[in-house]
Amino acid sequence: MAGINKVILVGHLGKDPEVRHLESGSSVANFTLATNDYYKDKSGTRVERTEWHNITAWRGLAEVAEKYLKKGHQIYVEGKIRTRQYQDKDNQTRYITEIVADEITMLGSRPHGEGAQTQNHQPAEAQTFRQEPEIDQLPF
Amino acid sequence: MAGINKVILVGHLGKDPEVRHLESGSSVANFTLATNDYYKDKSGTRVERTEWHNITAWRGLAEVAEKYLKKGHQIYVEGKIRTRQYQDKDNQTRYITEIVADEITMLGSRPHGEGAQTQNHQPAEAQTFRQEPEIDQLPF
Amino acid sequence: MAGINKVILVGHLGKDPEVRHLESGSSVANFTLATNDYYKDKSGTRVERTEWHNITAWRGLAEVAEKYLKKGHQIYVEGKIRTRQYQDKDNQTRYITEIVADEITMLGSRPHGEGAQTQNHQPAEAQTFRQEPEIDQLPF
Amino acid sequence: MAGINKVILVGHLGKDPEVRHLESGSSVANFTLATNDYYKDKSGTRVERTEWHNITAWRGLAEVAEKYLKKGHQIYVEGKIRTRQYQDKDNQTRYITEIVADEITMLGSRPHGEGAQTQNHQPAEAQTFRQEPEIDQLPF
DNA sequence: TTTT
DNA sequence: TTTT
Repeated sequence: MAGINKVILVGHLGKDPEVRHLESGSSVANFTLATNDYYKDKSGTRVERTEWHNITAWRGLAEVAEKYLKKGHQIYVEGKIRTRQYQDKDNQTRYITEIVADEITMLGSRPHGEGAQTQNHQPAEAQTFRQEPEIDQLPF
Repeated sequence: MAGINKVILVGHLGKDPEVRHLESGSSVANFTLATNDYYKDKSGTRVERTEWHNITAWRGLAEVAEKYLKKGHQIYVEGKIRTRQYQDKDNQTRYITEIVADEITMLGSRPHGEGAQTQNHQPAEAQTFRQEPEIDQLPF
Repeated sequence: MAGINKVILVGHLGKDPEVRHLESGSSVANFTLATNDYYKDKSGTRVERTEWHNITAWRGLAEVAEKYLKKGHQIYVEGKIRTRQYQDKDNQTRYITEIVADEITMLGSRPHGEGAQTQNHQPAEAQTFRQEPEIDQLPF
Repeated sequence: MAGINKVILVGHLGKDPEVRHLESGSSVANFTLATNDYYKDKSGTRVERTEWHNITAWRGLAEVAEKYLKKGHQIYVEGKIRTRQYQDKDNQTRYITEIVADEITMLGSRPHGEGAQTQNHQPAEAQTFRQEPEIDQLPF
């Protein structure tokens, strides 16, 4: 029975994306995204908590990430949770949970005054980018 | 700047929830949820992939989980991603990613014929349960 | 600047889908979906509210709807909100809001005992169906 | 059987919120939100489509809307779809579909250079606001 | 470890 | 018009 595995994030990139171009011809981009949460604890003190997410973007989205996304940008990411296992340097099995992006939208707008157009702001042509389904992603 | 950290899952419980009643008076339930995905690989073969999610439910949702949820049940879960670190038995820092549930809805319906009411089916009174915000969860 | 327009519904079909095969070769399916909500009013009385949604599914999803979906089935629908205007019989402009489906997943499972396999239950092969992007739906 | 009725929008306010303070003591804010979509039609021409949503925010969220939201701001809205019927001036039954907000997050950040702090930019303290459940909204 |  |  099929299920649903959907993640929706709005946050800021912790670093510029790292993009690798695989021998297969595919590209893959990795970056971290911070989502900030606020709450009051039992004493009424405002507590801030930052959650860091590992984002993975493939193919067309990887190229978009490489071209447009920079550290500090605020983006919307839609994707799915995927936990991979790998062997660490001591040959122990470890797990890492990543968000595989299906859609990325750049948020905010270009500031208008002096000091605008700095490195941390999105280009005017910012928009929504979706992963085009490829042969190994078709739902049937 | 605040962000969004939202997860939506539809899947089946891999085991009955384990519920602990803390000294503080809070309850917490843990269970795994499988979300199944299907796709065709490059050769056209249908490939199935199961993703396992660690679900954590607190307080009222923990009690609901204890009372109503059983291995095999299909549920809708809405929540947020949280990665915790802990020290393993070799005193190494390890990370675990969990989904903290904000809302759980039981899916499917009680079968009508003979053989109904078996252990893997939801009670007739199945419905949606939401986490009531408590003092340590208020957004301001 | 691009935006996000996303709807996630879990509910029951109010009627069998009506499917039209257009001269262009496209198919389109329409059906209604009920989502039920419960709350307690100020006097503590449990109040039930049903929201009816107009669902539209195009092309491959329309054919899936025609083949698999029946009145009473419980499904997950992901899509976008679209408000259309039309002229009513008095030539006045009217508006109708619909959910254009991008993904449909059949929920629940076939009951096992006697009385199973009745008209209102999903086929065993139930799964997730996604709209394949077509030329008039590409994001760029 | 309970259902899910969830809407997620990212867009810009079409006008300043209109806030009414009801005799009951409740407040309600109304505003429109534009979500922009882009696609290529069959001839490959880039087509832009703007969807306008009617947003309704109650109580604490209405006061937040009144205080912080202005025409042109980019926000994230999470809520539910609700279609109301009313009698128009010719005493005919009409329907209007609205999004009742459960959570609003202000997006973008204060621009840093000259010309910053203009009317269309969010305050530095921008954050996430959630509807606190009240007696007539509790899920049980 | 679920489900089909 | 669904479902419980």
